[in-house]
Amino acid sequence: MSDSVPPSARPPRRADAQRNIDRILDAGLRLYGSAPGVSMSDVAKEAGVGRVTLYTHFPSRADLARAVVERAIDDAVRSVAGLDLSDLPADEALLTLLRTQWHTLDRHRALRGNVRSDVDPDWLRERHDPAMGNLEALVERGIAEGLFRTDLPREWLLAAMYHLIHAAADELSAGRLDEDRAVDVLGETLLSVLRPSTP
Amino acid sequence: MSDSVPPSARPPRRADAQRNIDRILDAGLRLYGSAPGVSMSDVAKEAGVGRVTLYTHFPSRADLARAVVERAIDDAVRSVAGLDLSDLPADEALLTLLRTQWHTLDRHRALRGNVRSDVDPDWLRERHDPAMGNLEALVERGIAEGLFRTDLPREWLLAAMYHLIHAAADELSAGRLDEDRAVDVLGETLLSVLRPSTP
DNA sequence: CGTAACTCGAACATGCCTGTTCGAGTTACG
DNA sequence: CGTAACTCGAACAGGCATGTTCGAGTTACG
Repeated sequence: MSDSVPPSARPPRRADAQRNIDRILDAGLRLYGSAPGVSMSDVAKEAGVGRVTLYTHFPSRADLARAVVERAIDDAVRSVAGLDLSDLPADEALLTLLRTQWHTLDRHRALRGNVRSDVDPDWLRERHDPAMGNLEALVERGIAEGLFRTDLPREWLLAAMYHLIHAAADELSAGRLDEDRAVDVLGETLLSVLRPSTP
Repeated sequence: MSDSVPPSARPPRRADAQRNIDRILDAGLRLYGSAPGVSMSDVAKEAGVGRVTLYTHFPSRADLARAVVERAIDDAVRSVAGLDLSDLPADEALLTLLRTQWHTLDRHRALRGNVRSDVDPDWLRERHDPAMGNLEALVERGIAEGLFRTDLPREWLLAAMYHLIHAAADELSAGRLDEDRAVDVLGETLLSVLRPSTP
């Protein structure tokens, strides 16, 4: 059977073009994922590519932002694909997820904030980041298993977790916490928030 | 005794000028304290003042930013002056402080971030915000009283608290939490983080 | 190897932001 | 009431970001 191609089937891209696109998206993810106020020139420079080339592939700032978001989500899907957390109880699963994914979670959270002014909020909401979805599902499960508290709104628990993850990333990049310690400290803190107060 | 005036004693300001300065600082505090990327035009408009008038009183963006920070700190000093928390144990004192001051704490935290690119980091560090100092002192005291945990770095506990306060403010402004509920939820969460984990 | 795809510096138009100047009008205050 | 202080719109200059065009050079690929 033939691949069903979208209406306007374009000729395949040349290898060097594809390579540059990848570099641009990498650079965009790095910059958008860590600092606000990123300019097209910044991205081009970081990607080692001419500004004109950037505009060739991404006609506008908004196009680039959208592509970076989708790239981030693809990465997350690929990165989490290997994990199977369903065997572990929710609290242990959370720690496991955290150990490999907390940087990603933080980067995506920052990304979300930094592209806010460039993309349609509805579009952004539709693309629910699977990395974050995992975390949400885990909290849901933890509540169902009776391991996590029920006296606070679950939306709040989620929000608190995201902000604590961001806090850890901040402290790490400020040098007040080191890589190894950070995960443990963060994990311990998150569980303190999630666990029921008095049994 | 006569007031010791700084070297260049300038004639007193006229009442309308002072009124405009106040309006500008109010507006600046509101805007800088809640959103990044604030322009001089934004502040002027928010203050109900001409852009030229703004520049008359604050020759540069940096001058305005510094003035806003000092204004914020003055407000905090005045606002906390009434509170005497030394009678209460640290955890109750924290809840009391929170109840009246968490908005201020959040606004100042945001302010700090939003003026980062406009003022000298050293200058900013020197002006240690008393509102935040109070929180730090309280944590210190809670640890000394044995009410708060010692298994995590106190710098981390502080950072976590600030981010949780910000989380609550976010959720509030997003309409996912209402004013009354927010304080309780936040207080409960903060104490969950601070209290020693069950042995 | 030849052609189409691609890269990219230079230069331009546009727009927003920061500061500044001018000048005419308004307002506080002695 | 008169003068100095103050306000503020208009209009300017410089800077930086977004997009766009041109044209010459390089590179992939059949």
